[in-house]
Amino acid sequence: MTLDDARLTLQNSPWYCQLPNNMAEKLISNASVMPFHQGDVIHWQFDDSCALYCVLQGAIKVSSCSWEGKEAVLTYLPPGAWFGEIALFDGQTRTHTSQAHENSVLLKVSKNDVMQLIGQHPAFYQHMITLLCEKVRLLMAVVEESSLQTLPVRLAQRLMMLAESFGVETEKGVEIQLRLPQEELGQMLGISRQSVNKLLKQFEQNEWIEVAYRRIVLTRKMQQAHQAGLSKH
Amino acid sequence: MTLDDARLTLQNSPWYCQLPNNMAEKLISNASVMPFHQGDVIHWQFDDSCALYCVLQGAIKVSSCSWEGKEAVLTYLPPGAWFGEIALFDGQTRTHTSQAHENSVLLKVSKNDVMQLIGQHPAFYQHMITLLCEKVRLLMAVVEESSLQTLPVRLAQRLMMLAESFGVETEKGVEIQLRLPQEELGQMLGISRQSVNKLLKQFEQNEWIEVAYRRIVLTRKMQQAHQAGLSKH
DNA sequence: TCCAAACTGTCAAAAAGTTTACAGTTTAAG
DNA sequence: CTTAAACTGTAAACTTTTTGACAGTTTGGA
Repeated sequence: MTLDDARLTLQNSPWYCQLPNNMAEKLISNASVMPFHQGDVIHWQFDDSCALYCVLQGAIKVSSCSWEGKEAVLTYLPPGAWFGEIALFDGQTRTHTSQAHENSVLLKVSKNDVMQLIGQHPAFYQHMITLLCEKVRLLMAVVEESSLQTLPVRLAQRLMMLAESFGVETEKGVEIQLRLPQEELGQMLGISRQSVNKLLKQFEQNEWIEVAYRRIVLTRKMQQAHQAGLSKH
Repeated sequence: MTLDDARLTLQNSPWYCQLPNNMAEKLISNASVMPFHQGDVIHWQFDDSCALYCVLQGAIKVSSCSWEGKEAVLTYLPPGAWFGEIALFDGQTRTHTSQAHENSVLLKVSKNDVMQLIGQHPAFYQHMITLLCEKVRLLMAVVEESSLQTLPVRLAQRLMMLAESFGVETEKGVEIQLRLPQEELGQMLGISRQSVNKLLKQFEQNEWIEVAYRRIVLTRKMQQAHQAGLSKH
């Protein structure tokens, strides 16, 4: 994949598209396109930071580990998502490990390039703030959900979120095109695989979803239920 | 309380103290000092935003409600803490309700003043980003904890956090000087009051804490245990 | 100084979630 | 085409947490 291919892909990144042309071009002019194989680690939690990234292809798993070795998955980033800006700006180490969840391609912008762009166009700060605000709101939603909602609701909301990122329309509904074993769904919610399995079975009986090996399709019924509020099941 | 009193209090705000003198002065030159009574709401979740605040005295409770009326407390802000910057920058509505948890005094900086300051000193962006990054890291820590740690650990960590903000040294240890009913501790962790009560009793038996009506003292033993890692209990 | 409101302590029953265990299914890779 | 690795399905025993219930304690005003 070349930088020109990247330019095309970036047309699907809402944040990138909102940048004024001169900044957008400047931001990526020195960037490098980096392919990763499934399972490759882009950086570990607590690594020193050196770059801002954008997902061009594939999916990036963002996770962290407890001291005892238990893993928590924060999210999966789809093409068009930018990440790495926090450590870049506060000078501290990376908050999470990020890993290629399938064969993926990233765009890497060095800290230097970002700082130069800011030097020339202080207005670029405003755009970085937009990016940060999005993250804050997302995290707040997760925190709120996890203390206010029941498990079935939380799982349903997560599936909807994943569908936003990785969903593709099919005859049956929206298919989440992402390797999504029940174990990892559990790691997103902090619950056991068996609990996920039981809940998915319930959803399936309600005809909210159709489950296939490693993949899930959200039916139209699910989307309607989501609109109407998911209090009962 | 006058603006000059505020200037004094602000010397305890780490973020404010890091501002260059000219920006610091400019930021608050047009600000207003606003007293609130216990229980007064500063703004509701989903309100339109219009200002950045700093706590000068008292404590501000930051919370949100589920559709069913269940309340979740995100945090209590101590003197020196700034808040309200997210809605200010992304133009969306408030993420949480904030309420005076006791009689409190706030410093209110209008959106206009912030924007003017930025216009004159684009470098001020950098400082706002610092503030945002702190919030992101804090939220990430909460999310991670809630899916990786057991309840006793999560409660202990929260108590340590509250001690950072509201702790005062006494002969027995650090007293959290904040109205802190078990119900509200539960609302911070998304668990029931009874569970909090049981855990606090256990901590008390371990001599990690001493519980009084609405108040908690963390013993030195607790602080040592915290240093050593809280895996066992 | 007394009362109502707010808060704590405790318990038993019920619900929810975890763990352990194992058999079956699907997939990718040689 | 075969096989190992990854994943799903399920169930019983167990632990944790919630719920509902009620008695007791502390506090802050009238």
